[in-house]
Amino acid sequence: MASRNEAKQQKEKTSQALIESALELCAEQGYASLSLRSVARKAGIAPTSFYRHFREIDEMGVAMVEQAKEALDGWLAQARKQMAFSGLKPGDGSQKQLTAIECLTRPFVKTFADAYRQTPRLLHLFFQERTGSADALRAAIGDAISALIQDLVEILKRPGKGLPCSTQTLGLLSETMITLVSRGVMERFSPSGTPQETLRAAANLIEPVIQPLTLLLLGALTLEQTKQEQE
Amino acid sequence: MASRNEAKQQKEKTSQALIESALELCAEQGYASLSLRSVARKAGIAPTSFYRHFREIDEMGVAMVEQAKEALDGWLAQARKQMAFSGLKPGDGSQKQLTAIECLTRPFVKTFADAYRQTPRLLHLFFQERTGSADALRAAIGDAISALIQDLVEILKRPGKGLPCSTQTLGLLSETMITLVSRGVMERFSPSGTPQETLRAAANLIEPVIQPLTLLLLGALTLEQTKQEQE
DNA sequence: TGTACATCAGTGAACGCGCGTTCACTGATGTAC
DNA sequence: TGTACATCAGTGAACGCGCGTTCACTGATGTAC
Repeated sequence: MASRNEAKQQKEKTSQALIESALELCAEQGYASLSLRSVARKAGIAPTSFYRHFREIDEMGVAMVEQAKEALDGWLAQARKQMAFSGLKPGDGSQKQLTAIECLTRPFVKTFADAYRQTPRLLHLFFQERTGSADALRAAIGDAISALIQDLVEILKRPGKGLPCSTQTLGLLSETMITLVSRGVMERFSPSGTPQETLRAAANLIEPVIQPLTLLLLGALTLEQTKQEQE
Repeated sequence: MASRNEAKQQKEKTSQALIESALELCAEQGYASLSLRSVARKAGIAPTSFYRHFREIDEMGVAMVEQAKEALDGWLAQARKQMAFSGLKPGDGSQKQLTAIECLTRPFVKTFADAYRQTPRLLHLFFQERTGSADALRAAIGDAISALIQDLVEILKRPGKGLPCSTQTLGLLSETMITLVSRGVMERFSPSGTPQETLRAAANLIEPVIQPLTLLLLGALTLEQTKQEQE
Protein backbone atom coordinates (compact mmCIF):
# COMPACT_ATOMS: atom_id res chain seq x y z
CA MET A 1 0.00 0.00 0.00
CA ALA A 2 2.86 2.31 0.81
CA SER A 3 4.42 1.46 -2.50
CA ARG A 4 1.12 2.09 -4.20
CA ASN A 5 1.27 5.62 -2.91
CA GLU A 6 4.86 5.92 -4.00
CA ALA A 7 3.81 4.95 -7.51
CA LYS A 8 1.10 7.60 -7.49
CA GLN A 9 3.52 10.18 -6.22
CA GLN A 10 5.94 9.23 -8.99
CA LYS A 11 3.23 9.73 -11.58
CA GLU A 12 2.35 13.10 -10.09
CA LYS A 13 6.00 14.07 -10.22
CA THR A 14 6.18 13.28 -13.92
CA SER A 15 2.99 15.23 -14.61
CA GLN A 16 4.47 18.21 -12.84
CA ALA A 17 7.70 17.82 -14.84
CA LEU A 18 5.62 17.97 -18.01
CA ILE A 19 3.89 21.13 -16.82
CA GLU A 20 7.15 22.79 -15.89
CA SER A 21 8.70 21.86 -19.21
CA ALA A 22 5.65 23.27 -20.93
CA LEU A 23 5.97 26.53 -18.97
CA GLU A 24 9.55 26.95 -20.12
CA LEU A 25 8.57 26.35 -23.72
CA CYS A 26 5.58 28.69 -23.39
CA ALA A 27 7.82 31.47 -22.20
CA GLU A 28 10.05 31.03 -25.25
CA GLN A 29 7.58 30.34 -28.04
CA GLY A 30 4.09 30.80 -26.64
CA TYR A 31 1.37 28.34 -25.76
CA ALA A 32 0.10 27.95 -29.32
CA SER A 33 3.50 26.67 -30.45
CA LEU A 34 3.69 23.93 -27.83
CA SER A 35 3.93 20.43 -29.24
CA LEU A 36 3.32 17.25 -27.35
CA ARG A 37 6.69 15.95 -28.54
CA SER A 38 8.66 19.03 -27.51
CA VAL A 39 7.09 19.02 -24.05
CA ALA A 40 7.80 15.31 -23.56
CA ARG A 41 11.36 15.74 -24.85
CA LYS A 42 12.06 18.56 -22.39
CA ALA A 43 10.58 16.52 -19.53
CA GLY A 44 12.78 13.57 -20.48
CA ILE A 45 10.09 11.05 -21.35
CA ALA A 46 9.03 9.35 -24.58
CA PRO A 47 6.41 11.19 -26.66
CA THR A 48 3.96 8.34 -26.21
CA SER A 49 4.23 8.55 -22.43
CA PHE A 50 2.56 11.95 -22.55
CA TYR A 51 -0.75 10.14 -23.01
CA ARG A 52 -0.37 8.45 -19.60
CA HIS A 53 -0.86 11.93 -18.07
CA PHE A 54 -3.08 13.98 -20.37
CA ARG A 55 -5.41 13.04 -23.19
CA GLU A 56 -4.22 15.99 -25.26
CA ILE A 57 -2.12 19.10 -24.97
CA ASP A 58 -5.03 21.36 -23.99
CA GLU A 59 -5.86 19.11 -21.03
CA MET A 60 -2.40 19.91 -19.74
CA GLY A 61 -3.07 23.57 -20.53
CA VAL A 62 -6.20 23.52 -18.39
CA ALA A 63 -4.22 21.89 -15.57
CA MET A 64 -1.74 24.75 -15.85
CA VAL A 65 -4.54 27.28 -15.64
CA GLU A 66 -5.80 25.55 -12.49
CA GLN A 67 -2.39 25.94 -10.89
CA ALA A 68 -2.38 29.61 -11.85
CA LYS A 69 -5.80 29.95 -10.27
CA GLU A 70 -4.46 28.48 -7.03
CA ALA A 71 -1.58 30.93 -7.05
CA LEU A 72 -4.00 33.82 -7.57
CA ASP A 73 -6.33 32.59 -4.83
CA GLY A 74 -3.32 32.58 -2.53
CA TRP A 75 -2.59 36.12 -3.62
CA LEU A 76 -6.04 37.44 -2.73
CA ALA A 77 -5.96 35.56 0.59
CA GLN A 78 -2.78 37.44 1.45
CA ALA A 79 -4.09 40.72 0.08
CA ARG A 80 -7.27 40.35 2.15
CA LYS A 81 -5.22 40.22 5.34
CA GLN A 82 -3.39 43.43 4.59
CA MET A 83 -5.84 45.65 2.73
CA ALA A 84 -7.75 48.03 4.98
CA PHE A 85 -9.34 51.34 4.11
CA SER A 86 -9.50 53.33 7.29
CA GLY A 87 -12.78 55.18 7.05
CA LEU A 88 -12.87 58.89 6.43
CA LYS A 89 -14.97 61.50 8.09
CA PRO A 90 -16.78 63.83 5.75
CA GLY A 91 -14.59 66.87 5.38
CA ASP A 92 -11.32 65.00 5.64
CA GLY A 93 -8.83 66.55 3.28
CA SER A 94 -7.79 64.96 0.02
CA GLN A 95 -4.40 64.16 1.47
CA LYS A 96 -6.05 61.91 4.03
CA GLN A 97 -7.99 60.24 1.28
CA LEU A 98 -4.79 59.48 -0.59
CA THR A 99 -3.23 57.95 2.49
CA ALA A 100 -6.29 55.81 3.08
CA ILE A 101 -6.36 54.68 -0.55
CA GLU A 102 -2.74 53.65 -0.39
CA CYS A 103 -3.62 51.26 2.45
CA LEU A 104 -5.68 49.41 -0.13
CA THR A 105 -3.60 49.72 -3.27
CA ARG A 106 -0.17 49.06 -1.83
CA PRO A 107 -0.92 45.71 -0.18
CA PHE A 108 -2.96 44.75 -3.23
CA VAL A 109 -0.10 45.36 -5.65
CA LYS A 110 2.63 44.26 -3.26
CA THR A 111 1.11 40.83 -2.65
CA PHE A 112 0.47 40.50 -6.36
CA ALA A 113 4.14 41.16 -7.03
CA ASP A 114 4.95 38.48 -4.46
CA ALA A 115 2.79 35.99 -6.30
CA TYR A 116 4.34 36.98 -9.61
CA ARG A 117 7.80 36.48 -8.15
CA GLN A 118 6.91 32.91 -7.24
CA THR A 119 5.33 31.81 -10.52
CA PRO A 120 6.02 34.38 -13.21
CA ARG A 121 5.58 32.10 -16.21
CA LEU A 122 2.37 30.63 -14.87
CA LEU A 123 0.80 34.05 -14.41
CA HIS A 124 2.03 35.28 -17.76
CA LEU A 125 0.43 32.26 -19.43
CA PHE A 126 -2.78 32.87 -17.51
CA PHE A 127 -3.17 36.47 -18.65
CA GLN A 128 -1.83 35.97 -22.16
CA GLU A 129 -4.21 33.13 -22.95
CA ARG A 130 -7.14 34.99 -21.41
CA THR A 131 -7.70 36.27 -24.94
CA GLY A 132 -5.83 33.53 -26.79
CA SER A 133 -7.04 31.05 -29.36
CA ALA A 134 -7.28 27.88 -27.29
CA ASP A 135 -10.98 27.63 -26.44
CA ALA A 136 -10.58 25.34 -23.43
CA LEU A 137 -8.02 27.64 -21.85
CA ARG A 138 -9.93 30.82 -22.57
CA ALA A 139 -13.01 29.32 -20.93
CA ALA A 140 -11.11 28.12 -17.84
CA ILE A 141 -9.35 31.46 -17.47
CA GLY A 142 -12.57 33.40 -17.93
CA ASP A 143 -14.22 31.46 -15.12
CA ALA A 144 -11.20 31.92 -12.87
CA ILE A 145 -11.10 35.67 -13.45
CA SER A 146 -14.81 36.07 -12.75
CA ALA A 147 -14.24 34.32 -9.44
CA LEU A 148 -11.26 36.54 -8.65
CA ILE A 149 -13.27 39.67 -9.37
CA GLN A 150 -16.02 38.45 -7.06
CA ASP A 151 -13.50 37.69 -4.32
CA LEU A 152 -12.06 41.17 -4.71
CA VAL A 153 -15.55 42.69 -4.47
CA GLU A 154 -16.01 40.87 -1.16
CA ILE A 155 -12.71 42.24 0.10
CA LEU A 156 -13.68 45.78 -0.86
CA LYS A 157 -17.08 45.34 0.78
CA ARG A 158 -15.86 44.43 4.27
CA PRO A 159 -17.38 46.78 6.82
CA GLY A 160 -14.75 49.04 8.32
CA LYS A 161 -12.07 47.96 5.87
CA GLY A 162 -13.71 48.37 2.51
CA LEU A 163 -14.67 51.25 0.26
CA PRO A 164 -17.85 53.25 0.72
CA CYS A 165 -19.17 52.56 -2.77
CA SER A 166 -22.14 50.83 -4.32
CA THR A 167 -21.78 47.15 -5.16
CA GLN A 168 -21.99 48.06 -8.81
CA THR A 169 -19.10 50.48 -8.52
CA LEU A 170 -17.13 47.90 -6.56
CA GLY A 171 -17.61 45.44 -9.41
CA LEU A 172 -16.31 47.98 -11.88
CA LEU A 173 -13.37 48.79 -9.63
CA SER A 174 -12.47 45.15 -9.07
CA GLU A 175 -12.49 44.38 -12.75
CA THR A 176 -10.37 47.41 -13.55
CA MET A 177 -7.94 46.71 -10.72
CA ILE A 178 -7.36 43.19 -12.05
CA THR A 179 -6.92 44.57 -15.55
CA LEU A 180 -4.30 47.03 -14.38
CA VAL A 181 -2.20 44.65 -12.30
CA SER A 182 -2.24 42.05 -15.05
CA ARG A 183 -1.18 44.71 -17.55
CA GLY A 184 1.73 45.47 -15.24
CA VAL A 185 2.85 41.85 -15.42
CA MET A 186 2.46 41.50 -19.16
CA GLU A 187 4.43 44.65 -19.78
CA ARG A 188 7.40 43.51 -17.76
CA PHE A 189 7.53 39.79 -18.45
CA SER A 190 10.79 38.65 -19.97
CA PRO A 191 10.60 35.30 -21.76
CA SER A 192 14.21 34.46 -20.98
CA GLY A 193 14.10 36.05 -17.55
CA THR A 194 16.61 34.72 -15.05
CA PRO A 195 15.32 34.35 -11.50
CA GLN A 196 16.97 37.60 -10.47
CA GLU A 197 15.59 39.49 -13.44
CA THR A 198 12.17 38.27 -12.38
CA LEU A 199 12.79 39.59 -8.88
CA ARG A 200 13.63 43.01 -10.29
CA ALA A 201 10.65 42.95 -12.65
CA ALA A 202 8.34 42.19 -9.73
CA ALA A 203 9.82 45.00 -7.66
CA ASN A 204 9.67 47.48 -10.55
CA LEU A 205 6.03 46.66 -11.07
CA ILE A 206 4.80 48.01 -7.78
CA GLU A 207 4.96 51.81 -7.97
CA PRO A 208 3.89 52.21 -11.63
CA VAL A 209 0.84 50.03 -11.01
CA ILE A 210 -0.12 51.79 -7.78
CA GLN A 211 -0.33 55.11 -9.61
CA PRO A 212 -3.28 54.43 -11.95
CA LEU A 213 -5.00 52.43 -9.19
CA THR A 214 -4.74 55.47 -6.93
CA LEU A 215 -6.39 57.72 -9.50
CA LEU A 216 -9.08 55.11 -10.08
CA LEU A 217 -10.00 54.74 -6.41
CA LEU A 218 -9.74 58.46 -5.77
CA GLY A 219 -12.15 58.98 -8.65
CA ALA A 220 -14.55 56.43 -7.21
CA LEU A 221 -14.50 58.11 -3.80
CA THR A 222 -15.01 61.54 -5.32
CA LEU A 223 -17.94 60.23 -7.31
CA GLU A 224 -19.42 58.69 -4.18
CA GLN A 225 -19.19 62.01 -2.36
CA THR A 226 -20.93 63.71 -5.27
CA LYS A 227 -23.79 61.25 -4.95
CA GLN A 228 -24.11 61.94 -1.23
CA GLU A 229 -24.09 65.68 -1.75
CA GLN A 230 -26.98 65.34 -4.14
CA GLU A 231 -29.11 63.46 -1.63
CA MET B 1 4.34 52.55 -68.37
CA ALA B 2 0.65 52.34 -67.63
CA SER B 3 0.88 48.60 -67.75
CA ARG B 4 3.88 48.72 -65.50
CA ASN B 5 1.72 50.39 -62.91
CA GLU B 6 -1.01 47.88 -63.48
CA ALA B 7 1.47 45.12 -62.76
CA LYS B 8 2.49 46.81 -59.54
CA GLN B 9 -1.11 47.27 -58.55
CA GLN B 10 -1.76 43.60 -59.21
CA LYS B 11 1.11 42.65 -56.96
CA GLU B 12 -0.18 44.93 -54.25
CA LYS B 13 -3.59 43.33 -54.58
CA THR B 14 -2.16 39.87 -54.04
CA SER B 15 -0.16 41.07 -51.03
CA GLN B 16 -3.33 42.48 -49.54
CA ALA B 17 -5.16 39.22 -50.27
CA LEU B 18 -2.44 37.40 -48.33
CA ILE B 19 -2.84 39.78 -45.40
CA GLU B 20 -6.60 39.43 -45.36
CA SER B 21 -6.36 35.65 -45.54
CA ALA B 22 -3.90 35.77 -42.67
CA LEU B 23 -6.29 37.93 -40.63
CA GLU B 24 -9.05 35.38 -41.06
CA LEU B 25 -6.78 32.57 -40.00
CA CYS B 26 -5.47 34.61 -37.06
CA ALA B 27 -8.98 35.16 -35.80
CA GLU B 28 -9.61 31.40 -35.86
CA GLN B 29 -6.33 29.94 -34.66
CA GLY B 30 -4.11 32.81 -33.58
CA TYR B 31 -1.05 34.37 -35.12
CA ALA B 32 1.36 31.75 -33.80
CA SER B 33 -0.50 29.01 -35.65
CA LEU B 34 -0.28 30.72 -39.04
CA SER B 35 1.57 28.76 -41.68
CA LEU B 36 2.89 30.12 -44.93
CA ARG B 37 1.09 27.34 -46.78
CA SER B 38 -2.29 27.90 -45.11
CA VAL B 39 -2.14 31.64 -45.81
CA ALA B 40 -1.21 31.09 -49.46
CA ARG B 41 -3.92 28.44 -49.81
CA LYS B 42 -6.59 30.77 -48.45
CA ALA B 43 -5.40 33.57 -50.75
CA GLY B 44 -5.57 31.23 -53.74
CA ILE B 45 -1.90 31.24 -54.71
CA ALA B 46 0.81 28.59 -54.72
CA PRO B 47 2.84 28.27 -51.51
CA THR B 48 6.02 29.26 -53.33
CA SER B 49 4.43 32.49 -54.56
CA PHE B 50 4.31 33.72 -50.98
CA TYR B 51 8.02 34.49 -51.29
CA ARG B 52 7.34 37.00 -54.06
CA HIS B 53 5.66 39.18 -51.40
CA PHE B 54 7.33 38.51 -48.07
CA ARG B 55 10.64 36.92 -47.11
CA GLU B 56 9.00 35.11 -44.21
CA ILE B 57 5.76 34.96 -42.30
CA ASP B 58 6.83 37.54 -39.70
CA GLU B 59 7.54 40.10 -42.42
CA MET B 60 3.88 39.83 -43.34
CA GLY B 61 3.06 40.09 -39.64
CA VAL B 62 4.95 43.36 -39.39
CA ALA B 63 3.11 44.64 -42.47
CA MET B 64 -0.14 43.79 -40.70
CA VAL B 65 0.98 45.70 -37.62
CA GLU B 66 1.75 48.70 -39.83
CA GLN B 67 -1.79 48.64 -41.18
CA ALA B 68 -3.12 48.46 -37.65
CA LYS B 69 -0.97 51.44 -36.76
CA GLU B 70 -2.49 53.41 -39.63
CA ALA B 71 -5.99 52.54 -38.44
CA LEU B 72 -5.11 53.69 -34.93
CA ASP B 73 -3.54 56.91 -36.19
CA GLY B 74 -6.80 57.57 -38.01
CA TRP B 75 -8.63 56.92 -34.77
CA LEU B 76 -6.63 59.49 -32.79
CA ALA B 77 -6.97 62.02 -35.63
CA GLN B 78 -10.75 61.68 -35.34
CA ALA B 79 -10.67 61.68 -31.55
CA ARG B 80 -8.55 64.84 -31.56
CA LYS B 81 -11.26 66.68 -33.47
CA GLN B 82 -13.97 65.79 -31.00
CA MET B 83 -12.31 65.68 -27.59
CA ALA B 84 -12.54 68.93 -25.67
CA PHE B 85 -12.41 69.46 -21.95
CA SER B 86 -14.24 72.66 -21.28
CA GLY B 87 -12.26 74.28 -18.53
CA LEU B 88 -13.63 74.46 -15.02
CA LYS B 89 -13.64 77.32 -12.62
CA PRO B 90 -12.38 76.48 -9.16
CA GLY B 91 -15.42 75.72 -7.08
CA ASP B 92 -17.40 74.18 -9.88
CA GLY B 93 -19.39 71.26 -8.53
CA SER B 94 -18.46 67.66 -9.11
CA GLN B 95 -21.38 67.26 -11.44
CA LYS B 96 -19.86 69.87 -13.76
CA GLN B 97 -16.57 68.01 -13.61
CA LEU B 98 -18.28 64.80 -14.68
CA THR B 99 -19.92 66.53 -17.62
CA ALA B 100 -16.61 68.01 -18.69
CA ILE B 101 -14.84 64.66 -18.37
CA GLU B 102 -17.42 63.01 -20.53
CA CYS B 103 -16.57 65.45 -23.32
CA LEU B 104 -13.18 63.79 -23.36
CA THR B 105 -13.99 60.17 -22.68
CA ARG B 106 -17.03 59.76 -24.89
CA PRO B 107 -15.46 60.93 -28.16
CA PHE B 108 -12.31 59.01 -27.24
CA VAL B 109 -14.14 55.72 -26.81
CA LYS B 110 -16.72 56.37 -29.51
CA THR B 111 -14.13 56.98 -32.22
CA PHE B 112 -12.21 53.95 -31.00
CA ALA B 113 -15.34 51.84 -31.40
CA ASP B 114 -15.67 53.24 -34.92
CA ALA B 115 -12.13 52.15 -35.73
CA TYR B 116 -12.77 48.72 -34.23
CA ARG B 117 -15.90 48.36 -36.32
CA GLN B 118 -13.86 48.91 -39.46
CA THR B 119 -10.97 46.55 -38.76
CA PRO B 120 -11.79 44.35 -35.78
CA ARG B 121 -9.41 41.53 -36.58
CA LEU B 122 -6.52 43.87 -37.27
CA LEU B 123 -6.92 45.60 -33.92
CA HIS B 124 -7.39 42.33 -32.08
CA LEU B 125 -4.15 41.04 -33.59
CA PHE B 126 -2.38 44.27 -32.67
CA PHE B 127 -3.30 44.10 -28.99
CA GLN B 128 -3.03 40.33 -28.64
CA GLU B 129 0.49 40.19 -30.04
CA ARG B 130 1.56 43.19 -27.99
CA THR B 131 2.65 40.58 -25.45
CA GLY B 132 2.94 37.62 -27.81
CA SER B 133 5.91 35.47 -28.68
CA ALA B 134 6.85 36.82 -32.11
CA ASP B 135 9.75 39.18 -31.37
CA ALA B 136 9.45 41.23 -34.56
CA LEU B 137 5.76 41.89 -33.96
CA ARG B 138 6.16 42.68 -30.29
CA ALA B 139 8.83 45.23 -31.16
CA ALA B 140 6.78 46.86 -33.92
CA ILE B 141 3.69 46.99 -31.73
CA GLY B 142 5.63 48.38 -28.79
CA ASP B 143 6.93 51.25 -30.92
CA ALA B 144 3.48 51.93 -32.33
CA ILE B 145 1.92 52.06 -28.87
CA SER B 146 4.57 54.41 -27.54
CA ALA B 147 3.79 56.74 -30.43
CA LEU B 148 0.05 56.50 -29.76
CA ILE B 149 0.56 57.33 -26.11
CA GLN B 150 2.61 60.36 -27.06
CA ASP B 151 -0.05 61.50 -29.53
CA LEU B 152 -2.66 61.15 -26.83
CA VAL B 153 -0.55 63.20 -24.42
CA GLU B 154 -0.43 65.96 -27.03
CA ILE B 155 -4.22 65.82 -27.37
CA LEU B 156 -4.67 66.08 -23.61
CA LYS B 157 -2.20 68.96 -23.45
CA ARG B 158 -3.95 71.30 -25.88
CA PRO B 159 -4.60 74.62 -24.21
CA GLY B 160 -8.29 75.17 -23.64
CA LYS B 161 -9.22 71.63 -24.61
CA GLY B 162 -6.91 69.50 -22.50
CA LEU B 163 -6.68 68.49 -18.89
CA PRO B 164 -5.08 70.69 -16.25
CA CYS B 165 -2.52 68.09 -15.20
CA SER B 166 1.24 67.74 -15.17
CA THR B 167 2.87 66.17 -18.22
CA GLN B 168 3.85 63.23 -16.07
CA THR B 169 0.27 62.63 -15.01
CA LEU B 170 -0.87 63.00 -18.62
CA GLY B 171 1.58 60.27 -19.62
CA LEU B 172 0.19 57.98 -16.96
CA LEU B 173 -3.37 58.79 -18.00
CA SER B 174 -2.68 58.22 -21.69
CA GLU B 175 -1.08 54.86 -21.06
CA THR B 176 -3.94 53.76 -18.83
CA MET B 177 -6.58 55.03 -21.25
CA ILE B 178 -5.04 52.97 -24.06
CA THR B 179 -4.86 49.95 -21.76
CA LEU B 180 -8.54 50.26 -20.88
CA VAL B 181 -9.89 50.70 -24.40
CA SER B 182 -7.77 47.83 -25.68
CA ARG B 183 -9.03 45.66 -22.84
CA GLY B 184 -12.55 46.50 -23.94
CA VAL B 185 -11.79 45.19 -27.41
CA MET B 186 -10.06 42.03 -26.29
CA GLU B 187 -12.93 41.17 -23.97
CA ARG B 188 -15.56 41.41 -26.68
CA PHE B 189 -13.76 40.04 -29.72
CA SER B 190 -15.46 37.05 -31.27
CA PRO B 191 -13.17 34.95 -33.51
CA SER B 192 -16.05 33.88 -35.71
CA GLY B 193 -17.85 37.21 -35.48
CA THR B 194 -20.15 38.02 -38.37
CA PRO B 195 -20.08 41.66 -39.48
CA GLN B 196 -23.26 42.42 -37.56
CA GLU B 197 -21.96 40.76 -34.42
CA THR B 198 -18.94 43.01 -34.71
CA LEU B 199 -21.22 46.04 -34.98
CA ARG B 200 -22.97 45.05 -31.79
CA ALA B 201 -19.68 44.33 -30.01
CA ALA B 202 -18.39 47.78 -30.95
CA ALA B 203 -21.57 49.44 -29.70
CA ASN B 204 -21.58 47.41 -26.48
CA LEU B 205 -18.04 48.45 -25.79
CA ILE B 206 -18.70 52.12 -25.36
CA GLU B 207 -20.50 52.57 -22.03
CA PRO B 208 -18.56 49.93 -20.04
CA VAL B 209 -15.26 51.45 -21.14
CA ILE B 210 -16.33 55.02 -20.43
CA GLN B 211 -17.02 54.11 -16.80
CA PRO B 212 -13.51 53.27 -15.62
CA LEU B 213 -12.09 56.09 -17.75
CA THR B 214 -14.42 58.52 -15.98
CA LEU B 215 -13.21 57.41 -12.55
CA LEU B 216 -9.61 57.63 -13.73
CA LEU B 217 -9.90 61.19 -15.04
CA LEU B 218 -12.00 62.32 -12.09
CA GLY B 219 -9.28 60.97 -9.83
CA ALA B 220 -6.62 62.84 -11.78
CA LEU B 221 -8.54 66.11 -11.52
CA THR B 222 -9.15 65.62 -7.82
CA LEU B 223 -5.47 64.96 -7.30
CA GLU B 224 -4.59 68.08 -9.23
CA GLN B 225 -6.89 70.18 -7.05
CA THR B 226 -5.25 68.71 -3.98
CA LYS B 227 -1.86 69.83 -5.26
CA GLN B 228 -3.14 73.35 -5.88
CA GLU B 229 -4.66 73.55 -2.40
CA GLN B 230 -1.32 72.66 -0.93
CA GLU B 231 0.46 75.48 -2.72
C1' DT C 1 5.04 -18.39 2.20
C1' DG C 2 4.46 -19.03 -2.73
C1' DT C 3 2.10 -18.61 -7.10
C1' DA C 4 -0.85 -16.76 -10.64
C1' DC C 5 -2.99 -12.75 -12.30
C1' DA C 6 -4.05 -7.52 -12.74
C1' DT C 7 -2.64 -2.83 -13.11
C1' DC C 8 -0.33 0.72 -15.27
C1' DA C 9 3.76 4.25 -16.26
C1' DG C 10 6.84 4.14 -19.66
C1' DT C 11 8.69 2.45 -24.35
C1' DG C 12 10.15 2.24 -29.55
C1' DA C 13 8.68 1.37 -34.17
C1' DA C 14 5.78 2.83 -37.50
C1' DC C 15 2.16 5.54 -40.02
C1' DG C 16 0.62 9.40 -42.79
C1' DC C 17 0.52 14.50 -42.93
C1' DG C 18 1.45 19.40 -43.32
C1' DC C 19 5.20 22.16 -43.05
C1' DG C 20 9.18 25.59 -44.96
C1' DT C 21 12.23 25.91 -48.52
C1' DT C 22 14.95 24.99 -53.08
C1' DC C 23 14.85 24.82 -57.78
C1' DA C 24 14.20 25.42 -62.64
C1' DC C 25 10.53 26.89 -65.33
C1' DT C 26 6.54 29.86 -67.72
C1' DG C 27 4.59 33.68 -69.71
C1' DA C 28 3.19 38.35 -69.56
C1' DT C 29 5.06 42.96 -69.74
C1' DG C 30 8.64 46.64 -70.36
C1' DT C 31 12.99 48.31 -72.53
C1' DA C 32 16.84 49.06 -76.00
C1' DC C 33 17.95 49.86 -80.44
C1' DT D 1 7.84 49.13 -86.88
C1' DG D 2 10.24 45.00 -85.56
C1' DT D 3 13.43 42.21 -82.89
C1' DA D 4 16.21 40.71 -79.05
C1' DC D 5 16.68 40.87 -74.23
C1' DA D 6 15.36 41.88 -69.13
C1' DT D 7 12.20 41.74 -65.37
C1' DC D 8 9.39 39.44 -62.35
C1' DA D 9 4.74 37.35 -60.32
C1' DG D 10 3.34 32.96 -60.26
C1' DT D 11 4.14 27.71 -60.73
C1' DG D 12 4.76 22.48 -59.62
C1' DA D 13 7.89 18.95 -58.26
C1' DA D 14 10.72 17.57 -54.82
C1' DC D 15 13.34 17.47 -50.35
C1' DG D 16 13.80 16.44 -45.50
C1' DC D 17 11.61 17.27 -40.92
C1' DG D 18 8.76 17.36 -36.82
C1' DC D 19 4.34 16.42 -35.76
C1' DG D 20 0.13 13.56 -33.40
C1' DT D 21 -1.32 9.13 -32.89
C1' DT D 22 -1.63 3.74 -33.01
C1' DC D 23 0.12 -0.37 -31.47
C1' DA D 24 2.03 -4.20 -29.05
C1' DC D 25 5.33 -4.62 -25.62
C1' DT D 26 8.13 -4.34 -20.85
C1' DG D 27 8.71 -4.53 -16.16
C1' DA D 28 7.70 -2.98 -11.64
C1' DT D 29 4.19 -3.20 -8.17
C1' DG D 30 -0.22 -4.74 -5.91
C1' DT D 31 -3.78 -8.30 -5.14
C1' DA D 32 -6.08 -12.94 -4.57
C1' DC D 33 -5.85 -17.19 -2.74
